[in-house]
Amino acid sequence: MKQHYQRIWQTVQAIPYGKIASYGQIADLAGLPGRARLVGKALGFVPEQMVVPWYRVLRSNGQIAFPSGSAHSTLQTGLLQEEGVVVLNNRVKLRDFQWQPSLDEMLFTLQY
DNA sequence: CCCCTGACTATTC
DNA sequence: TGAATAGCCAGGG
Repeated sequence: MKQHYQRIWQTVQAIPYGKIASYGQIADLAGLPGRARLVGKALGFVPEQMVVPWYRVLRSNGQIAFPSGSAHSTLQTGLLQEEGVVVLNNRVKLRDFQWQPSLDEMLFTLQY
């Protein structure tokens, strides 16, 4: 379990600047297929010192997981837009911004 | 063991 | 697009 969190944080760190990934996508890359919800949970427990771009993780349809207008959603939107990611109505166009990991990027996430 | 709660998803209409 | 619906799975009571 805690080992899983480590893998998840590490995988999220592999998302490139200006790109986004879905919870399920991160779960798959972290070797935890079917555990998208666990990814969300892990992101809620990121250690303070560790820098993890949690805001680059969205739902499978491109929506921000937090309710539109909430403080979290607003913060996430701001951080994404700083990186050039366009956010409209609490949602991002996956076709334009979803991360498509190359083979070596995927292999990298396999490191323990 | 049962029940409930999520930073979730795929499917269907 | 949006909304309802069924699964899903780790954690905690």
